[in-house]
Amino acid sequence: MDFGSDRRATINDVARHAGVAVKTVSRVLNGERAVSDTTRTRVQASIQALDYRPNAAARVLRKRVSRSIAYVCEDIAEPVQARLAGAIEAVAVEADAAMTVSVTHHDPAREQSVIESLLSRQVDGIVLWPTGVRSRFLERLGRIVPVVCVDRPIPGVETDSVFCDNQRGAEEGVSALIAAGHRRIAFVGDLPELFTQAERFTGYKQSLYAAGLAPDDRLVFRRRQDIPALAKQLAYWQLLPDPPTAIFAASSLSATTLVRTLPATADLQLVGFDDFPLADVVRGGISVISQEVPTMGTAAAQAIFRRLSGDRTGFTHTRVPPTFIPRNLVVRADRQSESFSRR
Amino acid sequence: MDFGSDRRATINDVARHAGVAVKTVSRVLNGERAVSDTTRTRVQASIQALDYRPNAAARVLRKRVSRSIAYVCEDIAEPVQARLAGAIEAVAVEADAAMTVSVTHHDPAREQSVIESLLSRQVDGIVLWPTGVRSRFLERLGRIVPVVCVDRPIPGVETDSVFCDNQRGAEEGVSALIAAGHRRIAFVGDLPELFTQAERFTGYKQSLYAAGLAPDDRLVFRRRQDIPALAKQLAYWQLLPDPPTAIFAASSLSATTLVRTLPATADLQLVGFDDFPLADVVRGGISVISQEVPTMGTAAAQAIFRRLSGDRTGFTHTRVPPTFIPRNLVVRADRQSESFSRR
DNA sequence: GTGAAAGCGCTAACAT
DNA sequence: ATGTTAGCGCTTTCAC
Repeated sequence: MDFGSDRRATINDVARHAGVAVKTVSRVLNGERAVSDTTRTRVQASIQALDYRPNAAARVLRKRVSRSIAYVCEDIAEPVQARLAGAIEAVAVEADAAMTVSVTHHDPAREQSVIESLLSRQVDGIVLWPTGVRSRFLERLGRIVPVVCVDRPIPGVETDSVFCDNQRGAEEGVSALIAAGHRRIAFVGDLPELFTQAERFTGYKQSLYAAGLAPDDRLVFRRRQDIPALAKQLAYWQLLPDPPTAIFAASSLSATTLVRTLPATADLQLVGFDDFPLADVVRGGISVISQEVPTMGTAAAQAIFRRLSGDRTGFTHTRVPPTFIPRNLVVRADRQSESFSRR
Repeated sequence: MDFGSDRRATINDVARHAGVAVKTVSRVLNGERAVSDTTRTRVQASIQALDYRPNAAARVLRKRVSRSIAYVCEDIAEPVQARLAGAIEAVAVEADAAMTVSVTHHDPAREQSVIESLLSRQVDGIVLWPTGVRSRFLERLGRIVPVVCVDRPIPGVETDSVFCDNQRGAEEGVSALIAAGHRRIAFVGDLPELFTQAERFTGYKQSLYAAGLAPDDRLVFRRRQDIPALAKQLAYWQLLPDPPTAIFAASSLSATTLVRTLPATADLQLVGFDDFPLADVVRGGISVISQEVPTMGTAAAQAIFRRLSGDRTGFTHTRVPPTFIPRNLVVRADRQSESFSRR
């Protein structure tokens, strides 16, 4: 075991081997046209013979671009963030660039430190899934390197962005429940201060409003949740004179926790935001609003490369509409005893 | 928008600003001790004042190490591979290194091309989830840079490795079924030529053998699978004079496809290899053998850094035992009509 | 179409 | 404890 102990060939070695100047080798490497076919062939043969690989560090030092983009997210093990990584990587390799992945674990301090490290490494751009905490550092970041925010913005800081159209998605899901005859629809979500949660809640209320249904604060649960907390909430709902017949779960965590909490026989229709594995199976199939993750990742990475190719126009804000996947959503005649307006 | 147009400060600027030589700044940057406290403080102040960030490219060019490791996998969106990425990244940041992620999509040609690109970028080591196809290139790779294989080896090539103990895991799962009174246990797996599948099948047979149960080829299904194919196989099994009462699914894909295929009422006990979301819920809870992904990722990344810190001893081969998670595994008295040996 | 020389920003080697 | 010089491997500039 003796990694690279035999000094790797440099451009000088290739030039000597081919009997040309280094600049000529450089021209071949970079596909510049001002090289005769014979020279080019000879140089390429020498490259082969010496197993030469250009030293990216030297090239970066000289050209000041690294052909590498960074993806900074909260948790690469989380399915949506992992799939986004796949889409970004695909665009990167296509552009002959590398993708580094850094993880913040929702920690603003770590967010700053990993980004500092990336800047030191001369990354050409950053796809950022922000922690959602503003800072002087993040305010200036966009001046140093192209930044595209995904999932949510940096509060108070404008960057290029690619978000899911959360409100529209939620509207679609809740409207489907209304169309299926539900009039009492509960909302289960995460902390209200989260950007995506706020948008989805707005969509929920908007759909109720459009259908002429009165919102009811008692049907809204927006807290960090676990099975005991949800069990308690469900028990409370059952005691209401007019209990909910359906629940809109504003995150896949909410939806899966509900699945684990609800008795198998509970007569409650579920719609969830974000698809999740086996959503097609549990409780006879749960309808979901599914984010178009590949589309979002591709758009985010392309936004970076657009900036790199010199585009200095204003910020672009892309909203990717999610897809509603109906599953086991049957119209329930018994729930339509009262007439009400429907979209 | 004008990324970094104002030339970024260099070590020269800092030296001038602090009134010292560049080498002194370099010493402060690298934490060398041979600097007086007063100079150090002054240099650090200048670094702050100029918002100086060392240029990693120049450093890499000079020091010949990049403090970056590569994770090359088949599909970063796949849960196990994504979680492994998280564990590797954690070790990397701890070592002040970056992690790049490259994806092969099971394509040996792409595997080679992404690795070539990484070598050009001077990565210090590679954690490789191989496509499983041998090549001259991969044979030589270990001579150029430290390589740790995860999940499976490069056929015919020895490297450091961190694998799941597939056989032992399968034995544990099948033994649990036997202990619960099952005598007719079917095997559902992916293509037999896959390394992990072969090991898990060995474990399955070994458990049957140890319990004195006769293996039955009719109960073995090892093919690329979908719902129609599995439905056909299940129908066939039901027609046997002695149909299986349990199934060992050798991958989470097999297990989830079975869940989608089996009628809800089917009286078949399932044990799966690899945990999967909602395995605790579907069919009353499915027992699984769960890989210790964080342990594996940490071990793999550490193996790289061990090599980087100069360890040139022989290859290490780490087998991480998976954990059996019993769920809803009841001993079925009616299945114990015949006596048989049990471990 | 090709080449020589300078220099990107840093650190190793060798002063002092 | 601090400084000077050379050079890592490449591309840029400018010659020819």
